[in-house]
Amino acid sequence: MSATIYDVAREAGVSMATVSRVLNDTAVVKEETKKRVQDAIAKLSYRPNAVARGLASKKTKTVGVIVPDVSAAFMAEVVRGIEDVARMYNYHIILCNSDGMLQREIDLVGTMWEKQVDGLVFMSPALLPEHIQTFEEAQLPIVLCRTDDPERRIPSVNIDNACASRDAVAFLRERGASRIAFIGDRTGDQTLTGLRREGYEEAVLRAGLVPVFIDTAAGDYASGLLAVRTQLSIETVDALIAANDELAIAALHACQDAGKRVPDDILIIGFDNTKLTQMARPALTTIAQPMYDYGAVAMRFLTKLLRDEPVDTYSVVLPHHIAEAASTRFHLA
Amino acid sequence: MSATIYDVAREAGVSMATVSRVLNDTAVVKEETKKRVQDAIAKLSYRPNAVARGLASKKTKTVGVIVPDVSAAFMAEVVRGIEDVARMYNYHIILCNSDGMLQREIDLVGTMWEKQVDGLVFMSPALLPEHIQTFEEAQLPIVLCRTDDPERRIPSVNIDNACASRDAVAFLRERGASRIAFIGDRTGDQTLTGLRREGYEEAVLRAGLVPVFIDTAAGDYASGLLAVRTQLSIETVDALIAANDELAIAALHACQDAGKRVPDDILIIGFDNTKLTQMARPALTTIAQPMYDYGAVAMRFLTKLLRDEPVDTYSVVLPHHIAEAASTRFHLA
DNA sequence: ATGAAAGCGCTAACAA
DNA sequence: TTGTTAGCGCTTTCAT
Repeated sequence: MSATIYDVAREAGVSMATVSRVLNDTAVVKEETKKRVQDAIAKLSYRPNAVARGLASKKTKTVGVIVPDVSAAFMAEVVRGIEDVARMYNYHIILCNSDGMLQREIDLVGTMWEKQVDGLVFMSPALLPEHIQTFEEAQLPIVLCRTDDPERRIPSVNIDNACASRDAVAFLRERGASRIAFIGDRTGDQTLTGLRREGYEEAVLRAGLVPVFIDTAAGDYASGLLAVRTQLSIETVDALIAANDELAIAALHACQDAGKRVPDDILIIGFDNTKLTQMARPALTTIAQPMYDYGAVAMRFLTKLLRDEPVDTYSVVLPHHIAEAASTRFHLA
Repeated sequence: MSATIYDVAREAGVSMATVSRVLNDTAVVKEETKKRVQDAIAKLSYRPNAVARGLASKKTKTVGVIVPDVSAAFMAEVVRGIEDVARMYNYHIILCNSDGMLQREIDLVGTMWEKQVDGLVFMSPALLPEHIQTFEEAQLPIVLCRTDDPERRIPSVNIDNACASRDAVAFLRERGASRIAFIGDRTGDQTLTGLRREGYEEAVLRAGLVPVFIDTAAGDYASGLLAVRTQLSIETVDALIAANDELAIAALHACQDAGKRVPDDILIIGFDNTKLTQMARPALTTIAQPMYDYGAVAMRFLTKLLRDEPVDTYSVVLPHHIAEAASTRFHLA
């Protein structure tokens, strides 16, 4: 059995309250007594029990993080951002994967409540009324991350996806493209891909061009490869915007396999700026999102909520930009 | 304020002990009373407070997971495996990044103890005496994951890295390679890359060939690209084994940039089998490691320790195999 | 089959 | 500046 605050008190010849005071620096303690207490702590190699502390103080210094799937490159980076900021503010994170399944998400919010987390960072491809209701019942400070709440009821951190797509269309038109297609899934990533698709469609129509949609079964490489191969007459298109980088690489390879040269015959632009883009040949132009910052900003936001610091807005919009690489650049050296 | 076990007891007209019994199924309760209790629970939408439970039972149903960096593709996949199995056994995970820094790792084990985690899954590029000492002091069930303990003092889950490298050398020789180089870093991933390098060197020497080492500053793409460009006279080599997939892709691109064709002029083989390998052109042959299983097996192992189930061995060795793709295959269709 | 009561290790009034 | 004393919400003997 290891030492308790009581043992330390006895060893130092003071009351447990005093020990608690030097531990938490919650009241002034005479230098000399403080020294005695610290010596006792060292001697017994005492460490406070966070569970007992949590029960007594009703604060666990732990936040829940619910993501669809950490093993996705994007998510992993976001989680890293969350954890870094959490540590900075002395929090730990309990990480849960929901696979984007509503019931699991709901259950998780419940078990996170049971664990008495101080708050929650929540990521999901689409926000439903059920989510909102669950959040309200949970009575927990929650920050949405890369999860759009159209009605802005829950604090959130996002980029402007539709705008990003419009920028991509403009970018491609500047480079001479006039038949621009969009490749993305209509199932899994609903809202997110939806916003990107909307921006694309709007920009294309406004330019007097014809939208071309390539629908994939999911957002991964294999789905992308299949969709481009089966749905696209490559001759009819001179540029491609993908809903994420993995799909962009799939499109790139499908085009190359069909004998098309990128960027000479067709321009390709991805979404997210994961590491993958640099590892493609040609390297992929992509709409860069601040992945790490997504997490970092969301967690920072949450700490503000937890400390009742003032927040200027309930929906943070992060900047995006187009990171240009070879896949949209003619005349390489 | 939400309901406590006491409220439920009053509502059901029983004692809190009885409520606890139906909650935990820890003793027989008459069907009728059980029903009353369950109704009361539903009516008050009562949820047990896990912190109080943890304090009373000394079990938190939480395990700590310490990894160098979740944002690395490999780690993220492992973490996913850990979390899946943890959930299966009703555990949650507290995730921490150490960046492989010893002091941080030591501190983390300490704070995980404070959080009263029931156990720990630990990953680190190299295991030092300080680690062992920390683990012993912590008095926690610990399972090492992809972390070699040469003296087998701590339960661990690994593959046979040296053997895998030997297999790779044999594989390349079968395909006619006779000047095989190894590319990896000598700094960060010490032990792990070290084992892989040893296996390579041993196999090459035994075959009467000359080892060629390309040392990188780190294990990432940029370091790999630089190292191959500056250190390798590509003419002198007809095959390359990389310490990980990212380095393999870097090598691939460096070779291509130098006008060499893969696999025609030079064979390349990676290590780990991350998603990257499929997204390279040509697709990369790689030494496949069961990334997800790494985590899953380690966590399963830990649950056995936590439930005092018998374990047949303290060091699990997972199988590896060579996943062949275009980068070592001549005469593509 | 059920209840009473004593902790688990700490924080936080309230006194002194 | 320090000590005393209640809890926090639960599990777990020990009785009944």
